Amino acid sequence: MAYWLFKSEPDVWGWDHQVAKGDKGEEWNGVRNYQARNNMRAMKLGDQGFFYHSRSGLEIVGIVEICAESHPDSTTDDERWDCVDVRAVKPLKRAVTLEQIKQDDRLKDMVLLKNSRLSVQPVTADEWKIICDLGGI
DNA sequence: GCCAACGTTGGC
DNA sequence: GCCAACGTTGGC
Repeated sequence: MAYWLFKSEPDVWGWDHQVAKGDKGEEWNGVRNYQARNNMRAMKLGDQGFFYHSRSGLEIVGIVEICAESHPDSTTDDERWDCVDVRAVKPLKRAVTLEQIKQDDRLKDMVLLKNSRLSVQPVTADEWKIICDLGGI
């Protein structure tokens, strides 16, 4: 079981949108970056991910689960771009802010800090546990 | 809204 | 295959 982090601008696709899709989930489409795509191709059913609000919010707000493995992105005919489906699992009791993450020495190697522009990122098991703790889960 | 950092494109 | 120019992302 692997862990991931999905970034989205809440104005475009936020946690509330994700929750509204229920257990069927929704395609995480529109990714046009090879690294992010490769991460999605590596995802397995049941892998979990954090849902992060970028640009405004700047915090991890919830947990999602992969409910369909990599398949072509329905928003383009370009065969290069694949995506997975994700569904909301539960919100964090307390959102974990970027500020908190930056101040926690145990999280200093997170991809979120090292490569802030990558929109779909791997998260280590240790990082996952620490953030769940901070989030009151 | 600004702009630094990064990824992609395309001319050579 | 290099690298300048350009476009996009995302923190501030």
